[in-house]
Amino acid sequence: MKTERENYHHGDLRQALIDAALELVVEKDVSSVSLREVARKAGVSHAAPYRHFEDKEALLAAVAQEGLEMFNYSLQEANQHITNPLEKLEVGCTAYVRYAIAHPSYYRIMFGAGGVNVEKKYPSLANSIQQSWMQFVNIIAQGQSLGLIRPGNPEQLAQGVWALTHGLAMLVLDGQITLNDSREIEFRSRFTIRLLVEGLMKR
Amino acid sequence: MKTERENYHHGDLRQALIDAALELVVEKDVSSVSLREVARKAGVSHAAPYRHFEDKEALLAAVAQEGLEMFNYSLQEANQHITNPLEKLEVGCTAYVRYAIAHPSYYRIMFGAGGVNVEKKYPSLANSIQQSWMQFVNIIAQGQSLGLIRPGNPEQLAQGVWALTHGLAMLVLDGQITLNDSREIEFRSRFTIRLLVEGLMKR
DNA sequence: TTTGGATGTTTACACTGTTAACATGAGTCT
DNA sequence: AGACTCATGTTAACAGTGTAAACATCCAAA
Repeated sequence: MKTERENYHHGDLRQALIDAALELVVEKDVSSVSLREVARKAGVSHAAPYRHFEDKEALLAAVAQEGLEMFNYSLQEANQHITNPLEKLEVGCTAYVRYAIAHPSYYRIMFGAGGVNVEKKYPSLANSIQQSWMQFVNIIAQGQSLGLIRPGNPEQLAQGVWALTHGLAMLVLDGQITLNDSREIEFRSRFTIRLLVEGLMKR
Repeated sequence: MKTERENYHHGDLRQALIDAALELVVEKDVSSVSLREVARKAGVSHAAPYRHFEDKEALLAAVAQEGLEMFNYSLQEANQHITNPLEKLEVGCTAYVRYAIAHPSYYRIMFGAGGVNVEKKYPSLANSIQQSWMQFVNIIAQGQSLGLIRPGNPEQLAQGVWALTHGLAMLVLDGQITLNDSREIEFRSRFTIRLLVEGLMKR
């Protein structure tokens, strides 16, 4: 997050473009924001972005990167004071859904819907995703070592948690599931996640 | 699915356009298929589609509609011979994931990623989605009346099932979770879904 | 101070979605 | 039959897009 204007022509155009893209993506939505509009908003000609990003996709990937860092931070912060892994899981997942709903555009860019092809082209992005995903794996492993969670490959168990959380977030974002106020978001997320947590528990 | 050429100029252009869009969407992917290309493939001028569809989005919505009918059918067919609701749920969800992986483009268009705004603009689409969603609700209600599934609002419970299944499908489609052969698809889907089913069970 | 290379601009191209003006021909009315 | 209408198709045009090449500028090192 460097904001000092260190270079000559513009200052830090790269970051300015990311910021502009951020604002546009938030106020409109991912699919309808154009590279030229971003350039316009940054007060620069429409071809200037190509000095800093290979692609439109590359710019969006950078946006996703920033979103993911914020995302990872807020997940970590949400459950760091909780000791019980099961509770940690519930709180973490709820925070996950809350974030997705609070920042739908970010979330969409971060997880595929923005047309950013993570797999091969943006390994650092894949890395950040893996980082948030590993939080769940770790909590599960911890729960297992405490005898609270059933034995088994923690990654496979965590995939269930991730799938549920991601699915819930997406369905809400796409309007398939309606959660009105923040109280309902909290309650219903928690309720849904607890269903899976009970399936994860050791009998 | 009418294929008779009943009208004059082209025959049944509307359906021909849907078919052309289908093929293109399958061989490339949703976001990179243009209306003009669809028209080209149907052997017609690039403005012709506007006599049958208000929008590019409307054409995609029609494609989604056909995909959903196929989808609903294959879900229904997968578990109709099973009596135990818990088993029905597992088999249905597995079929769900299997379909999504077998027809990724269809699935993406059907559930938001194609940029089709279901909510207000395409109520018949929303209706078809609700139809597949209601299959889960019914199975849950049935399981409750047999004392196999915990009491509670069946729609809320079904949302959990849907979220898990949709999330799993999406993560696989986006390459975040890798399932190689069809055996692995079957096993891992089943495994993941069973976690939730066990959470749903009555103690 | 000269020069080179990073940064920004202009121009151009092929493509897109969409609309308006025009053409055509199937079915209907007299 | 012939004239007419209207749904269907085509052509032309417009604004907007992503991207590349040629040109301009101007900091920083030699």
